[in-house]
Amino acid sequence: MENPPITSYSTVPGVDALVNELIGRVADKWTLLVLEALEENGKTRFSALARAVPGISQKMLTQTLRQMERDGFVHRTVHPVIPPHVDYRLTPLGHGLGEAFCSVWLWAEANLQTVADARADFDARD
Amino acid sequence: MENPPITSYSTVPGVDALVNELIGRVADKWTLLVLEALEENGKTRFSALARAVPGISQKMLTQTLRQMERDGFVHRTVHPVIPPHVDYRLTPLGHGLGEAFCSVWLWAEANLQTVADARADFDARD
DNA sequence: CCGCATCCATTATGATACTG
DNA sequence: CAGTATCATAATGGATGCGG
Repeated sequence: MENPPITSYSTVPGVDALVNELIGRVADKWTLLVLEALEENGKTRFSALARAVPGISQKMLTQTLRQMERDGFVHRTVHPVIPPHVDYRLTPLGHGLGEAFCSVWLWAEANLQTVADARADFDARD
Repeated sequence: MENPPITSYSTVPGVDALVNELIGRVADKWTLLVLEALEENGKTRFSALARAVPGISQKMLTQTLRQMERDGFVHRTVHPVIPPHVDYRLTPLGHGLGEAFCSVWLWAEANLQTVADARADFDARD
């Protein structure tokens, strides 16, 4: 090894696994796209979210929203009317997560072309 | 709606879908954990990565590394010796992605307990 | 031996239809 | 409208094999 491996930023043992679990939960395609949709649109209905996140299935949207609700990122409000009306909004915790991901979003926009070029290069090599 | 919906930070039409595709690629559990392992350890062997990313299968490690190589995040060096020796290191592009994700990592560490509490709350409610 | 490709069981996801 | 249930399909993990 060339560098002293930093296996943790924390001094508490066993935290690594927990952080990895949380990262694994949060670093999910649909979670991230739903988060962004809620960040952009504020309080949003289920059907509007389905439209705002292109390509997501109803099942994945439901499942993702449930996970995010359980993790405390999203607050779910049911209006007992007919037809049913349910809307979702970010909690402060969820908004904080969105802010943390903001730099990733900016990176993605800034490096779209670079990645495209790298792929073309790789595919051309073999 | 309560806020003016910002559907894009970019002025170029059709870029949204491309950004979403890239986000989808990058917002992957294994990609992120491998990225972090490489960020922490620098140049790392395949077998060392397998150890550094607990729970990953060899197949997923291979697949994730190939994707990251194709996207230009990782450089792969093969030393033609016996036994074989292959190591991986981040490219500047990959390092930039790691920096972008740094805030997510810090957020995860800072909010571990909050999320745990939210989950306990949710599970207790029903 | 190490890196990695391949086969197979298990799990996750998608498409569609249906209910309160 | 907001889900749930059901079934087909794709992704993943585990074990094994193999070339260098």
